[in-house]
Amino acid sequence: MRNVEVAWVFQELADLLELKGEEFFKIRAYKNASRILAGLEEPLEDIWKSGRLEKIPGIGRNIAAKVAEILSTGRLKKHEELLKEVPLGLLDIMSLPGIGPKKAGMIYERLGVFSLDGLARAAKEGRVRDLPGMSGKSEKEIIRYIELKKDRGGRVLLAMARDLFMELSDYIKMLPGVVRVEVGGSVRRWQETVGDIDLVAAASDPQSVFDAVATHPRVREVVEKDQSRARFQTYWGITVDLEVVPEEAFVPALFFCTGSHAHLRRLQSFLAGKGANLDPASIANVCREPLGDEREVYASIGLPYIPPELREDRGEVEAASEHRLPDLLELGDIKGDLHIHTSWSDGLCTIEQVVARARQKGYEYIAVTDHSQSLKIAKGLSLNRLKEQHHEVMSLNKKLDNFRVFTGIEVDILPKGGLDCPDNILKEVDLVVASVHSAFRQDSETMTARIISAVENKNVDIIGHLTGRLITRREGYALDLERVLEAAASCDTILEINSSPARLDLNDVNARMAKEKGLKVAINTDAHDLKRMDEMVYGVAVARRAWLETEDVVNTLSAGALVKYLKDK
DNA sequence: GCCGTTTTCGGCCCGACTGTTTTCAGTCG
Repeated sequence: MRNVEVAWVFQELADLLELKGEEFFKIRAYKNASRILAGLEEPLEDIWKSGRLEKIPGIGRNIAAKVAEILSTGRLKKHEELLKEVPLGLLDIMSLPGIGPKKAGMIYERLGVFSLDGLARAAKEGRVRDLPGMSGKSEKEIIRYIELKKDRGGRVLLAMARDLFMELSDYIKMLPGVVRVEVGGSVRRWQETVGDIDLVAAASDPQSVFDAVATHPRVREVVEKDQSRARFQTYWGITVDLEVVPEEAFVPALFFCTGSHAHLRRLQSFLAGKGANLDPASIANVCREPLGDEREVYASIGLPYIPPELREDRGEVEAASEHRLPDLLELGDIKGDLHIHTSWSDGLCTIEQVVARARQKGYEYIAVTDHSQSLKIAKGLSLNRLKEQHHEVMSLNKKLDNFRVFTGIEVDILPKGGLDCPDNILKEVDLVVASVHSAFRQDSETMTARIISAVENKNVDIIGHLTGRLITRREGYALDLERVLEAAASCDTILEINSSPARLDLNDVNARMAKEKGLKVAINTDAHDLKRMDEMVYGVAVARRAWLETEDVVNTLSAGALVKYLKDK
C-alpha cells in the first residue's frame, strides 16, 4: 500500500468523526496524521517493519497501531464501522462551500438526504430553506455548487494522475516484450486536471501486457479490452486507457494520443491549406524508424517540433510555421524557491532541513516565508518571533558557502487592504510575499482594491496565489484580474505561479496574460514539507503552458542578480 | 488523538466572516 493511500484512510476517518461530532482534538490528530503520512518519503511499510512508526512526530501509539493494521490487513476496522454508521455521501455534501459537519448532519437527520443528487432535488423542491440557518438563497447556492461539481465530472488533480501513471508505466516497462511506454493525453500536456490516463506502449503481444496490468495492485478491474486497447478502472478512481502497438507504430500513436483534439484539428487545417492530410497512414509513413520521436512527425508536416504543453490551439501552429515558438523555460533553469514554510509556522521541517534539500536540488537560494501574525491557526509569527527567525537565518547564512537564505515573510493582505506587518519591518525583510488568506467572499470591487493596495506597497515583492482558487474545491475570489495585472505592471510587482497542484495560481492563461503585460513571475512551491518542494515541476509546467521563457521568471536569476533585481525594481 | 512531562493527566483552540437573525452558531483558513 502506498503512503498516500494510508493517509487517505485517516483523512476520511477524520471527516467521518467530524460528522459524528467527535471531539475536536481527536479529529485534528487524525487530520494531522494524514498530512504527515502523505508527506513521508520513506515507504510506511519499511518504517513499520523496523518499528519506527511511533518515532514520527504526530504519530502516537494509537495511530501507529492503526497504520500497522492498515498495512497488514489492507483495511481499518474503526473506519469500516464508521462507514456503516455514517453514509459516505454526507462527505460530498460536507465538501460544498458553507456546509460543514453540523449542517450536513442536520440535512441527513431532518431530510433523510445523504447524497449530492438527493440534496439538489431537495433544494429544487424548496425543502432546504425551512431548516434552521438556511434560506432560499442557500438553496440557490447549493444547487449552483452541485451543478459546478457535476460539470467537472470526476476529473482529478494532475499530480495524482502523474503519481499513478509513473507507477504503472514503471511496472509496464519491466514486462517482457515491452520496448517503450509513454503517457499521452492531458497528462502529457500537463493540464491541471485529468479525466483519464492515456498510456501508449510498444510491445509485440498486447494481450500479455493487458493480463499483467490487470493484476497490478492499483487496478480494480478491466472495463473493456480488444486487440490493441484496454481500459482499466483503478482503486484511485482514475480510468487508465492503454494502447499497445508494434514498435514502428509507437511514435504516431503517441502523437495522436497526446492531442489535444483542437491542436490536431488546427494541424489538419494547416495541412489542408497545402493540399495534404493529417491521417495516421501518412504520419506512419514518415516514422519508419522505430525509436524515432515526434520531431519527425512535425517535420513531415513542415513544422518545427511543438512541445506537448503548447498543443492547445492557442496560436502554437501559426507561431511554429512562422518560427517564433517560445524558447520554453525548463525545470533546470530554476535557481531557487521563494515561498517556503518551516516549522516556525505551519510547515513540518526546520530551516536547515529545507536548505539541505534545496542544495540537493541544485538551487542557489531559498526564501523562508512563514505566515504573519494574524494567521493564528497556522501559527503565524509575532513580530518578535519573526525577528528571532531572521536572526537564525542570518547566522545560518554565515555558515553556508555558495548558498543564500533570504529572510522573508508571507504577509497577509488584510480584509481592509493593509498588510499584517508594519512597513518599517517589511522594509528590513529580504523578500516579501503578500497573500490573501481571509474574507474570501468580498465583492470584486473590494477585493480588487484590497489586492492592488498590496501591489502598490513598495515593500511587497511578490503577490502569492493571486486568485485564491483551489482546483476542484473552491473557485477563486471575485476579482478584476485585468486591473490587478495593470497595477502590478506599473509597480513592477512580481506575480507568483504557485506550484501546489491544487492551486496552480496563476494558471496558464493568466500567466500568459501577465507576460503579455510585461510582468515578471516567480515560480514557487509554497511547500510545507520537504516532499512538496518537489512540486516545482508543476509550476514550471504552468509557465510552459503560458509560453514563458527564462527571462520572464525571476527565480531563474542567480542570487546576486535577483538581489539586484529586487533592489532596482 | 498526541505530547510532555510536574509519570498520568491537562493542554492543545483562534478570530473573522456569513447568513440568518436580532444575538449567534456554523464555517473557514
